[in-house]
Amino acid sequence: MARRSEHSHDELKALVLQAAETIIIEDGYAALNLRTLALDIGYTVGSVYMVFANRADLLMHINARTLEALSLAMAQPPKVSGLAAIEALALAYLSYARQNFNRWSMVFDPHNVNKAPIPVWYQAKIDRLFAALETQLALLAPHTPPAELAQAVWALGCGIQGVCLLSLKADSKPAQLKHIENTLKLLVRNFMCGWTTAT
Amino acid sequence: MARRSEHSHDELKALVLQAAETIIIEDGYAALNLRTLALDIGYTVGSVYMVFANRADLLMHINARTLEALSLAMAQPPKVSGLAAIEALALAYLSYARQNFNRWSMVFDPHNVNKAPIPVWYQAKIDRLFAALETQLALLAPHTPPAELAQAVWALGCGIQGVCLLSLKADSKPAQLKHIENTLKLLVRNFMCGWTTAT
DNA sequence: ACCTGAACACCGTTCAAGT
DNA sequence: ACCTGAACACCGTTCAAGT
Repeated sequence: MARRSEHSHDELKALVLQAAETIIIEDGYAALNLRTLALDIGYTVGSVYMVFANRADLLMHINARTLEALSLAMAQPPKVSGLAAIEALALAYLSYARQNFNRWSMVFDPHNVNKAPIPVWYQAKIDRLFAALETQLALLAPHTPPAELAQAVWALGCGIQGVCLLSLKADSKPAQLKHIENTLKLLVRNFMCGWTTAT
Repeated sequence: MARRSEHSHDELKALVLQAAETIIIEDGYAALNLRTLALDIGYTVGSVYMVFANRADLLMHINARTLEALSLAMAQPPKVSGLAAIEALALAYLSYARQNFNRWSMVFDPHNVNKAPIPVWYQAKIDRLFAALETQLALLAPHTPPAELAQAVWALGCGIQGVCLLSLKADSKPAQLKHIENTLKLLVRNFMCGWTTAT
């Protein structure tokens, strides 16, 4: 057997990643089957293990790309400033989450816990997720100590994540979108009102 | 084969539920194996299907009990009032989540989507989850229209859920607990400050 | 060195066959 | 009617054997 090497190690890795992403986007990661995945790109199961340690490793790399895309979606230069800029970031987060629910929701899936320790390069991407939020909060309260700022960003960021997840899980129909957006804005506005008052 | 009926239908159901819960609490729902589960209670796999439609159905019933326990954990009569009472509810939520992470985190697991429509009795338990929060918010702003109140409760409740999930997933070591509690209080305090100002 | 194909261990679900 | 045990279809992972 053993077909001629038509792809380099990195090319094969990219092929697997791309094919896996497509399956996950369409049917969720529970539908990701390594046999079918390999067939999709013209290889067999064993080859997947040449480029990824196992299924969990592959999923983590998918998550890394999602975190990247999510950060990028919030990194667009804001057309507004102050509170409006932060609301815009939250809405951008929701927008990405809604349009990419399957790949987005698996990032913080509690079930999806790799037994292996989280690599630093992956942790860095998580840490950067709310970077745009941090920039905007810092603009509103320039003299906040870094630790305090980071805590506020984390609290607000997690809050946004919570509203998006539970709301989209409950009902992701387009008709409900306006209501979810309003809920999200309510969270942001109230939080920011309190925070700017305190600092 | 066919052993004598030692348990009624409802008794068997309770046995399965109890055994499943124990496994999930200890090792998470990914570790829930129907064969092992059945052996634990002295039956075989087939018998599980006499009392539950399938694995997803069983998990939903576990979730129902978790939602019940979670509601109860927040239903304790508050020793304080106003903002402090709402902070106490958030901390009670965190406390339950931390001490029952495996069974708690699977309730809103996005992966855990049953293809079957959610039964009304189950949806009712979700709707009741933030009931204690609603009571306290209503006390603070008695003249808020019901729809507006419900939206604020949902926004804050989801926010609390988000902070708990992401923080506990990141680091659930006891040393971090104080910091998570502070983050949670920050979210609640800021939100409430904004909300009581607006209403 | 790269890749296959088969094997292994495991799992959810079904159901004919027992009592 | 209740329950078993085996079968079915499926899956992640490994690895000897091919080129």
